[in-house]
Amino acid sequence: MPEGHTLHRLAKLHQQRFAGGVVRVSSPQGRFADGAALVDGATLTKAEAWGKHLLHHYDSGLVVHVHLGLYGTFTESPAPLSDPVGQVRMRMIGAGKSATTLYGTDLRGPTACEVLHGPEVDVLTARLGPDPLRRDADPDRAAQRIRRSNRSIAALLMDQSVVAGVGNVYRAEVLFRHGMSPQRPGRAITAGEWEALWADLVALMKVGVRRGAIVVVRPEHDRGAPSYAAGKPRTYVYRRAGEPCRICGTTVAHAVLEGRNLFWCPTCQPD
DNA sequence: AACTCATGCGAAT
DNA sequence: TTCGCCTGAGTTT
Repeated sequence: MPEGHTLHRLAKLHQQRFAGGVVRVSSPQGRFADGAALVDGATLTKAEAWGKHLLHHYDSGLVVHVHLGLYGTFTESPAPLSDPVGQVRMRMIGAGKSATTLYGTDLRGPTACEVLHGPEVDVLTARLGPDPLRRDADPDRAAQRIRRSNRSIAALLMDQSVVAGVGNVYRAEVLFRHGMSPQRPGRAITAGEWEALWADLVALMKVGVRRGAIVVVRPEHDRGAPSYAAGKPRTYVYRRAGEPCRICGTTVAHAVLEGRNLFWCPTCQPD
């Protein structure tokens, strides 16, 4: 679901499906009708992700900006598409460069779906920290912010202007994997610790893009967890409050920090 | 079938 | 600080 890996996966998919060809864009729901009209019939030149933001670049210079928020979602199917089901904010249909197979995708429930001009895109990307999934990311930019801050590392990792693309699951899981207390102040984190956290985020989120799911638990830690329902994602601590830590058996702790659920193992991640 | 909660963020108050 | 988004997975009835 929508942390950075989801958006990068969607960007790749849309690049494959639609880039290099004319795209028909509409808004069956109507809330994006004006924006859709601006780009309908233009050629999609590039689809890319910046953190949790998805950008569709058109040859006209206009850019469609999508943010899925908590429950926005894309579905896709080969054309011809059936009539829209539910509240479809944006529907795209195109065949890309090869112009062979016509595909369509429907967007529902996004927080943002809007047309931006070049300068507005610059404003957007300028307020985002380095994204572990982008080649142009500079982790030192994040290090500067973190090592000068009194805020907790848990809060800093969720701040998109510090690191772009990390959400609540990757935050909880990467801190666990490094035995780091979520309460640790940014300024108490050493250069080496940040380097290791960043490297792990890059590796984990790349796996996330490839697999289309957040996969963070090492196989040797994934035995004997009878309390788990079949479909529940495997995590060390995320959404496991009250259950035993996979490493030490201590009850996983939970708190609400800045309005978001926070999970950690008090033993493996001591203050 | 109905209900609850959520991996996020911007707008409204 | 609270609300809206109005989907989807998991849980309860």
